[in-house]
Amino acid sequence: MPDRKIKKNSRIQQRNRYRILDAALDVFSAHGYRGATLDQIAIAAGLSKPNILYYFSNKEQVHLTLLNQLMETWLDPLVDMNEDGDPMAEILAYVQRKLDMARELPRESRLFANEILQGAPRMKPHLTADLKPLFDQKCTVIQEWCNAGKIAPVNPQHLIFSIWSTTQHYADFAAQIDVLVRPKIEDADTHLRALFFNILKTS
Amino acid sequence: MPDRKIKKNSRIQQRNRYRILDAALDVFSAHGYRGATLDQIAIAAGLSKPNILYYFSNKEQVHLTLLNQLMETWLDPLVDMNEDGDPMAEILAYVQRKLDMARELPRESRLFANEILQGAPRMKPHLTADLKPLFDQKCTVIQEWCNAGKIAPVNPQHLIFSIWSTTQHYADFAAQIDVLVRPKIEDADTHLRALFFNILKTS
DNA sequence: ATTATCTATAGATCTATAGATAATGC
DNA sequence: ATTATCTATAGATCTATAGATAATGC
Repeated sequence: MPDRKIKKNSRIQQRNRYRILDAALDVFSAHGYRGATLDQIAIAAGLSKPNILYYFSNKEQVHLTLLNQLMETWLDPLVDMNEDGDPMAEILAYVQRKLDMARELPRESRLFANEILQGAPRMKPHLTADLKPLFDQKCTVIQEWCNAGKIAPVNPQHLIFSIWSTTQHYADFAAQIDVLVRPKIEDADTHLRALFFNILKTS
Repeated sequence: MPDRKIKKNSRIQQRNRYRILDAALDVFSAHGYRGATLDQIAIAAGLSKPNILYYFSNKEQVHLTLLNQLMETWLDPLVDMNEDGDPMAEILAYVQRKLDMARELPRESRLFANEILQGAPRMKPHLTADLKPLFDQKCTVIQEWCNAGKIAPVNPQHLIFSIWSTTQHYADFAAQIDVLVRPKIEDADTHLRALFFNILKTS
């Protein structure tokens, strides 16, 4: 079953595929895969339900397309952590990029969280093929920074998990934060910078 | 619609209600509310589907019962943070309790995460009524500890969010961690202790 | 007598397809 | 000619109920 049934890449094609994916991101990130319906996606996209299935062979393909697109974006900030840069600056900049991403792409963060939370049934292959090698490589870099005494001794794996969890929390648990903090919360940047600076600084 | 249709509290009643809730915790935490079906719950509980609805008036009541039970358990570790104790010790003990809980009750953590991630449609009243006052109270305590110079200056709200996110991450994102870290990961305790010790220590 | 369980099924919801019709681009 | 869209609906899945039957506790 091909991803799309159509050869031509007309402007309408492109615009409607984009619309559908944007609507689907809204719906899947808010309700999870099974909680989302084609009806909701169709209404959000301003198209009829069968028209969605003209562009994507089935519901799962819409979801998979979103996950595939997301994977690259999701890894970028970690890819950019440069082993030749200043270790402290590199890690803190990575924290900042992740936090910015949670702010700018909260739907993507929740789509990802929904998928992982439910056992990553569709994403596990991607995690193994793409995330795992990158994770291992960057863990090695951090370990070398530790060994060279450029940052304080730290478990690289747990450090990365702490960065992921603290930053993504602001997107994934927004419903809870909204209840607890009114009218608005600021300065997560300052807090997280200090949190990770203090565990990494030498002396 | 009453929570149950039966007056008597027979042993069978108690045992079957317990079984159903345990099975439902498995299913809801793994697939979310809409992703879970009464069929799956019935099979996991070893009962027929209509028999589930003999004990609970509908699917939502099963879910609500789980969330209500969870709320208290979930708040306990924070309740136990004592304003008259040693501030550093109190906060680090709280981190440890949350981490232990993520280890011992991963299904509960994922049930909660699923609910919040999808906008807390059923839990928002609880968050406002129960979590919010407790959160505010403990934030005040932490702020006073800061003001008295007993711990380093820190934003209490962000500190608590960091504790929640880092500890629950090990339960909620277990599917991802399993891919990245083999055969097993240890010492989250040491890492998180250091992470929060370093930002809180004075001088 | 009351409580507990089962089979059968109604009714709602959801995915996906069939097939007709309208719009677009050579 | 090909691409895009719609209405109608088949078929699957899921929640919930009806109504009969079995088990339990005075």
